[in-house]
Amino acid sequence: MNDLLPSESARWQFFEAKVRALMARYGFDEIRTPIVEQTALFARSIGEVTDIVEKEMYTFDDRNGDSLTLRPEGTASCVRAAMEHGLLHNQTQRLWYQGPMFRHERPQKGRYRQFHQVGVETYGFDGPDIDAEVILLSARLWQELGLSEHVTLEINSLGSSEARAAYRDTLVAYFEQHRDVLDEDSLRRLTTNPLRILDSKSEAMAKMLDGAPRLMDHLDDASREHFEQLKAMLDAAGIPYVVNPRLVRGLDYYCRTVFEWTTTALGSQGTVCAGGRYDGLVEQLGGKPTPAVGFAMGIERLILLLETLALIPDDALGGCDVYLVPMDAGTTVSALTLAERLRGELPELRLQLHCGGGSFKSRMKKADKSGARYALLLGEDEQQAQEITLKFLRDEREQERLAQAELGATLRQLLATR
RNA sequence: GUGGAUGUAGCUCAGUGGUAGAGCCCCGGAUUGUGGCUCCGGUGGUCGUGGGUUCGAUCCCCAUCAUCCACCCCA
Repeated sequence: MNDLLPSESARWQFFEAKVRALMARYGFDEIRTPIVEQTALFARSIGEVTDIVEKEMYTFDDRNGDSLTLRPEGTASCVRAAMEHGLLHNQTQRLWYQGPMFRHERPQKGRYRQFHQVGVETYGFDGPDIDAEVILLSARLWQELGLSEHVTLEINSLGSSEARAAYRDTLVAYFEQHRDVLDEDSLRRLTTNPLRILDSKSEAMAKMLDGAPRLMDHLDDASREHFEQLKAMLDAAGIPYVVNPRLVRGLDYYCRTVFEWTTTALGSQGTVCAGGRYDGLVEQLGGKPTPAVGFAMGIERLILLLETLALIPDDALGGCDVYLVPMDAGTTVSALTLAERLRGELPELRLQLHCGGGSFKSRMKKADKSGARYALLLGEDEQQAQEITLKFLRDEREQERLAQAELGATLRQLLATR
C-alpha cells in the first residue's frame, strides 16, 4: 500500500480534473459506493474460480460474523447499488465512479495492493451505440491527456453469455483431448480460464492451439451483427483498433463486446483501461435482465504513463503565485492582515504567507523554493509608508515599491498577463 | 501464489567483525533589508525488524516485514 505525497497528489488532481470534466461532457453522473461489501457479492459476480476471488481478496469477518470484503473492482458494487435504489427500474443509466480497489497480489511497478480506478458503467442500452460511446469517451481522454499516440485499442466479441458458455465447454472438451500437450499453466487454466489458454506463447502447444475451435465461429448471430456494427461506428469515428480474437477478460461476467487499451511504455503492466459488456450480471445478482457495458482504468498506471512521457504540465503541479515575506517579527502582524485582505480581494490568487521566522536570507530562499513568481517584501520602511516591495523572482525586472492600496489591482493585472 | 534483487541520514548511495561516511536537502554565516551561483561552518542515523554466532554484529547465520523486477494475473 502506498502513501500519496504532496508532489504526487498534484499530478492526481490534474488527472482527476480532466476525468471529471470529461464525464460531464458525455452525460455521465458520479456514483459513490462503500469500499466494503458482502463477500458473496464479489464471489457471485466476478466468478468463484477467478484469481481475484480465489486468492486476491481482502476478506474478513465483521462483528456479526458476516463475511465482508474490500472491493477488488467497482462493477459489482455499482450493480448492487443501482439495483438496491431502483436506478435500473425501467430506465437507463450512465454512471461513473472513482476510488480505491484492493487486491492481494505481489506488488510491482504499475500493480499495487491498494490501487485506484476510474470506471464507467451504463445500464439499459442494448445496442452497439453505447459500446462505441464509452470507447469514444476513453479515446477522448487519451487525446486530452496527450496519450493517443501511446495507446492501442484492442477489441473482441465473446458472444452472448450462452454462446460464450457453450464455446467454453467445447473448448474445454478439445483441450481435455490434448491434455498431454498442455503445460502446467494451461492445466490450471483449464478450470480457471480456459479461453486464456489460447493466448499461450508456448511453442510446444502452438500446433494444438491452431487446431482449437475458434471463438469467432461460435458467435451467435446477434453478437456477430452487434460486433460488426460497433466496428463500423469506430471506423466512422476515426478510431483505430485491432481486432484481437485472443482478447479474453479475466472476469466471468463479460460477454459480447470486450476491449482493452494497452501501452508498451509500462513494462509488463501494459493494460491501462479495459472493459466490455456484462449483459447477464444484473439478472445474475437478482435483478431484471439488463444490458450493461462499462470499463475501468487504472489511475496509478495512467499517471505513471503521463510521468514517463512527461505529459503533465508544470503549472498543473501546484505551488503558489505570490510569497509574502514579513522581514522581521515587527512586521508579522501587518503581513498577516495584508495577506488576508489580498485573499479576500483576489479569490484566484494563490498566496503563501511566510511563517516560522528565520533570517531574512532564509525567508528569501523559501520564497524562491515556493515556486512563486512574485515575492512581496514587507519591512519597517514599507510598513511606515503603507507600501510594499514587489520583487520579480522569475523575470529580469527591477523590484518596485508601491502603495499597499494599489496592490490588489497590480496583482490582478500580473495574474491576468501570465 | 512462484523466482530473483535490495533495505545504512529527509533523498541518492558509499562503507567496515572494533564508537558510522559523501553528495544533495535543511539551518547559520561570508553579504545590518534581498532568493538563484560560489565559499565556510553546523543539525541530522534504533545501519528495516526479531533472534542467533561472537569478547564485540550495520557487516556473518536464521527468521520476518517492506520495496523493486520478472512470472502469473490484471487496472
